[in-house]
Amino acid sequence: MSDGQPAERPLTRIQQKNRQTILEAALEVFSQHGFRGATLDQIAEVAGLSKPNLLYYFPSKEAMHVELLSTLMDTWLAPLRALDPEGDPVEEVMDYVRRKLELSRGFPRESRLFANEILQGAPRMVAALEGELKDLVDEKAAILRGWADAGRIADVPPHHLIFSIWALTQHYADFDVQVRAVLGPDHDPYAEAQGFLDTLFRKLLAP
Amino acid sequence: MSDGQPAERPLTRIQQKNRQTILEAALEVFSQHGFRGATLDQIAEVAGLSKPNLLYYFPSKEAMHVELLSTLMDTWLAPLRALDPEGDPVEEVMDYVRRKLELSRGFPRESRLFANEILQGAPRMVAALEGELKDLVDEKAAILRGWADAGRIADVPPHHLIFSIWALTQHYADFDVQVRAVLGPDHDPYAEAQGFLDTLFRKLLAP
DNA sequence: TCGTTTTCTGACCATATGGTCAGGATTACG
DNA sequence: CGTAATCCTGACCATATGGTCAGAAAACGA
Repeated sequence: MSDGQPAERPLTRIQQKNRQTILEAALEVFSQHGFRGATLDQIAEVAGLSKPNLLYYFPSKEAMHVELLSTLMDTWLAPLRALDPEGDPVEEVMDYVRRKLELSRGFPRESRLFANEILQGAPRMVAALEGELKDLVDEKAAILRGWADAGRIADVPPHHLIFSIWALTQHYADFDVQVRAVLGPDHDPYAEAQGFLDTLFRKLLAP
Repeated sequence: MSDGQPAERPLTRIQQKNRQTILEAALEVFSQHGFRGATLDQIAEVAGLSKPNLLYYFPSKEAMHVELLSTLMDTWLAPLRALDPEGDPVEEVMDYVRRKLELSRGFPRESRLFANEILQGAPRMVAALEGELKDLVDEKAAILRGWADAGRIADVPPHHLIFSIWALTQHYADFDVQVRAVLGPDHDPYAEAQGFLDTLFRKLLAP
């Protein structure tokens, strides 16, 4: 993601800090209200900076959103990238599930930001989805396919296996309110989810 | 959902038709842009009516949204309501999965409207979630628990089993863009999902 | 047909919102 | 220090948006 243009002068300490503060506030607000639902005033409020000051650091509201999404993409795909063709098939998948669930637990706002964007048809992301994402998934799906053909995991359609991992792990972050409303207090959704998903995927993958 | 107030005079033919047109347009727009992202002008445009005319039939933008959500709730819960304690355990659950997936396929906009609302913390729905929804889920979870205790299905936490059904079926509607982007053309996501989810849940539930 | 009720609209309003700008305050640094 | 660069702000602007209203146009009923 290095952009061209001449002489990118390095960020000053203040720039570094304020850009960070702003992105953090933007994440908070965007993930809660969506892009259109978020206002610069809200973000400024959360960041503790004035609105014109936000626009001193970012050319527009959209620029903040884009920056968040592109940074996010990497974090989000890292666990899948880590799927090792040399490792033990079932354990590799289980590791992926576990890491993905940890992301949901640790970064629910990021998960919701992403979900929001996809829900709205991903206007600012279709390209990335059809490019970077599809390539990575295809690559890993081929590995899964290989394992299935070798009888090392059950013969399930690899793309949908991956979708199921996304769906099940992200559900706990994206639908948090619903999950908690239904479970009531005195529950740790993520702890319970970990055990459940472990069972689910081991049963599914058992050859 | 009968509200009190005196003398509710029956809707005229025109009212019937126009309210329907408006709700249909509102669904289209809300499900695509979320509540705040949707504008009355857009809805009016889609409905083919003037903005003031929308407000002749509904007191406010919010009223349209509320009406959609409360109507939706019933449709959405119907399949779970149909889970029959007297039926064959595995087949009952599989029927639920199938019906839920059909809802996603047939009513993706409704699914996204709902998802949008939950994502934003369900400001207009927490009550329903903690009441109606929780009660229904608790009731059905008890049935599942009974089946598990009787060894008729595997011993999995019933609430999370239900969550997994929601997550997996709704994923195909809510994340449609992503699913299609990753699969590429020449795929019928729902057809493939049906087979995959069938396998997944049969394996999970096998005692 | 004619009066009454229902339906619909153009014009309008108040507020919210993304964004600009001229200039003041701070900081970096020779 | 002094000054140049960086940082920050109050005031302001144009547009978008939810909503109102007086009255015109249809539809209805006798």
